[in-house]
Amino acid sequence: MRRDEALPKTYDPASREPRWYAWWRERDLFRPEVNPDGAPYSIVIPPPNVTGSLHIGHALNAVVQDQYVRRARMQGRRALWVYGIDHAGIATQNVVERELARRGLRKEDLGRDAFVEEVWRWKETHGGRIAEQLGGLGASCDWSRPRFTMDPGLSRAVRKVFVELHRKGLIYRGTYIINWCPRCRTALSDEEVEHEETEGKLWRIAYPLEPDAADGTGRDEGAAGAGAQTELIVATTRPETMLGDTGVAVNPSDERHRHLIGRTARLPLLGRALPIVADDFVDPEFGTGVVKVTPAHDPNDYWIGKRHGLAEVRIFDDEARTNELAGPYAGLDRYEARTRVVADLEAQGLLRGVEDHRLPLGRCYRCGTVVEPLLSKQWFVKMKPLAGPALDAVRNGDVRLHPDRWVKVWEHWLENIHDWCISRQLWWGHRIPVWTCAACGHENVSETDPAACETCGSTELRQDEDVLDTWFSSQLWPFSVFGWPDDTEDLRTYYPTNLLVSGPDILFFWIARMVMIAVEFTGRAPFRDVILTGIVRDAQGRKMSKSAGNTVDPLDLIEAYGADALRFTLMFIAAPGTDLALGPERVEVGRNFANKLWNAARFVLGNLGDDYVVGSLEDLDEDRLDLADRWILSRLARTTRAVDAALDEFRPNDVANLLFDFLKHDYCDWYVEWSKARLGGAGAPGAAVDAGTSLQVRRLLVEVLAEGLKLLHPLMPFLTEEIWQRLPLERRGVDSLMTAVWGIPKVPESEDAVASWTAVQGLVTAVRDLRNSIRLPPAEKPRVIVAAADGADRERVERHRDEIVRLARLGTLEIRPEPPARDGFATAVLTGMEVFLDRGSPASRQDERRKLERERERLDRLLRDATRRLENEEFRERAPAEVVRREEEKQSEFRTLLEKLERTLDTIR
RNA sequence: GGGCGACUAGCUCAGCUGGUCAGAGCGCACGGUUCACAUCCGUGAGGUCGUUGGUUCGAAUCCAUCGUCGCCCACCA
Repeated sequence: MRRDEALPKTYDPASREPRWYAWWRERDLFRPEVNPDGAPYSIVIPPPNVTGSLHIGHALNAVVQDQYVRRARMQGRRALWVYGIDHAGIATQNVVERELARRGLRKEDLGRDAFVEEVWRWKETHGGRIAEQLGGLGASCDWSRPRFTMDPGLSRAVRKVFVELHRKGLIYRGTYIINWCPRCRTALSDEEVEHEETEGKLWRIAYPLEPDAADGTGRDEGAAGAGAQTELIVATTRPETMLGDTGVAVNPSDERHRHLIGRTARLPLLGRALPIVADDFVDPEFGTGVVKVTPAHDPNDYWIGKRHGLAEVRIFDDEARTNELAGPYAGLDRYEARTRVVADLEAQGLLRGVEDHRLPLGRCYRCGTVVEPLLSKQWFVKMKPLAGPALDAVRNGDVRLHPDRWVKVWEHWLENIHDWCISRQLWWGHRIPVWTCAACGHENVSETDPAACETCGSTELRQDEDVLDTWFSSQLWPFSVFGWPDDTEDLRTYYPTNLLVSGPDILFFWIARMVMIAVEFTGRAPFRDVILTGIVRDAQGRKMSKSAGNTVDPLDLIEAYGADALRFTLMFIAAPGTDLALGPERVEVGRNFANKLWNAARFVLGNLGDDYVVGSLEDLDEDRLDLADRWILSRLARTTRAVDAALDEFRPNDVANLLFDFLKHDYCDWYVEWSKARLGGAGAPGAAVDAGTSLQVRRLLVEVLAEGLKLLHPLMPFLTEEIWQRLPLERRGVDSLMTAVWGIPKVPESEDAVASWTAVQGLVTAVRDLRNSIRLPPAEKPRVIVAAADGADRERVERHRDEIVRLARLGTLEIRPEPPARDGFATAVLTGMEVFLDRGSPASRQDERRKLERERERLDRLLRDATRRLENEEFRERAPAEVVRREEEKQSEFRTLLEKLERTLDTIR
């Protein structure tokens, strides 16, 4: 039964991957029910935006999650990866609005209900896209439990949480200064504002002082003398906001201005009277030490105003244009207003200087528009009471962040948390469940739409026009997806979840809030471990952005290289929590690795022979194991443990490196090459082996590969399934590699074999090096002499003579206790032996001498280091015995090598 | 203004809790029609592990300082 027929030389993921995905789905292997009796294991996907297309960041997260879910499934656990999407309030509304604009429509033309319907239609047509793309990547989400943050079930959860928080006094409504996006025309939370240092200006403006009316009787103008102060100079970065000034503040300890406290200044241009107040907030060192106070448009000024009872004059409308309160400046864009105000001040001689000044500017995280702080009536969540338990959850280890340096960031944010503005002036989202009674003004807060006012019974109720911040519903995700607030089977089984994988960019938006709200409502942390991935950057390490045009589309990469290649590459170049630089060409590593394995499989399958008998690593004939066999089995066992440890310790990226090393460097580069001589059969190279050994070698080739594929499956699911299905294995009723048993059979391990093998490897490499350094044509098979004083060393080489001859492409190999009479040899000095390659003719020895001299210098340095250390009394006393012993070994080894090298050099001279 | 992270071979980076690594991938150089693979094979080139101090018998690995870069947070107008 030959299985290699029609196997192409190059692996073609494009044709293979979709086929396997469909095959898995047909068998329903993504559902936790494939292991009905296993311990539950669950992950909820960070829900992508409904408008979103799979980007490289999603891909990275998905690969990590898939690795964990797939391993859990192979471990026999009831593994569930919940998939779903987020309604993404502002983002989605913006997208649909843009769509409408293309048809010449505004959302107001449709009206609220029709617009919301329009968005739902968008969701129906586009919302499934990302699921398909995740499928293409190989994600093993359970597609039978899709959730959407606006599902009826999730909506119920949202309302319940809102009502409960309100009842507990943790949700309140009030007029405060908030962040306003004039383009999206909605309030934003602090987290939704991105601060950016920007070049600006600092203007100095003269505000005239009113005559001192308070004690005007005692001192008239004349008495005050010519030096009487008649104006105050304020400094500001936003001159246009002076139209909303209602006071001026100075620091009470500032000698220069103390005497002015309690007096009145006159607002230029508008003429409003401004009380001069004392406030510690004012920094005497900054600007002129005098601050104009605009309570309605600056957070600092707002609090100053509150402390001193200043009026609040809001001069901007919802689009940040000046309103009628701006007097003659009404109806202007805020920047036009600035230009006009500055021009007029200058004309009146009140402008007393302009200087460059850097200042942080807040921008809307959705559209980039400069945010306008303004006074507005909004809903808020009181965060302090919720933050404490979330802090505790991390401190006591209920939630563990990986890497743990995020703990500090977490603590800093939660310790300094501000109340959360949750109302948005949008149409798309969860409408706030508050109904105001037209008759009595009572606010009915209810989980269900009320028919009548709960206090006066009137039926004239109007629901709040606003919707909730998207993140208000997202924060419920880890339990709402399981049916909460109902006590469902899924909730009991899969909550709390095991793992959350996310980018650190939404640590505050989402992760912290999930923990806070979950503890509050379920009494438990929503997940045990959190892996914070890095951000994927371009090959030069720059942030990817559409405007910069340096994005890489995972879909393109999958098409060009295959999903497995992309998955492998992402993990291969990722470090935990560190940004990774990805250019398309880097994915070649993954593709090449996949192709390598494919070809290794072709080789193994092509050499099975008709007499191959399926077996397992559990019934090996130990007497027939040779050095390489013992070595590769030891490496397999070690790699298996290391892979498990990497995942258990939340270093998923290490898996890629471990398996690359094992499968490529160990298995393909050495073990397969080595085995070629031991396959037996007609025309086989190297020594003839008996039938039993031949069979066992083939079995090892098959089984070690199969075990490696198993370990690799969570990372490269398609290729591993493809090959695994073709290999002749004892399947024991297992249909797919997806549900194969994780972990390898017990195999013999030997430290000794690993050490010996390394020596043989060294010998082969040394000979190859010699061949290269004397430019020996590859076809030529030279005579090589290995001289080893120690019988054991000689014996080891002797035992593997044939394989060494083959791998190093030698003609003859002589093994002796003493070096030959040196003439016409290229020489290398190894631990325990010297290698002499007969170069045929005594050609130029210059290169070789230089090489050996350099080697001598190196050895000399190492020997001196070792000696110095050993001669140090304290080292001998304080270093562990193990370390001292090793040092002694090294010393004598270096010494021997040096002696040999000297001898060799003598002969060349 | 605070906090965090980075600075290791030409490039992108690994190196966890100090004494087996000074490493990987790519690139480069040289050589290859070795019958699994040119999406390949072999070999190699040597980087004072950013600066300056310190702790230690011993530091790329700990501490401090300085420098450069990046990120996050931030109510000095």
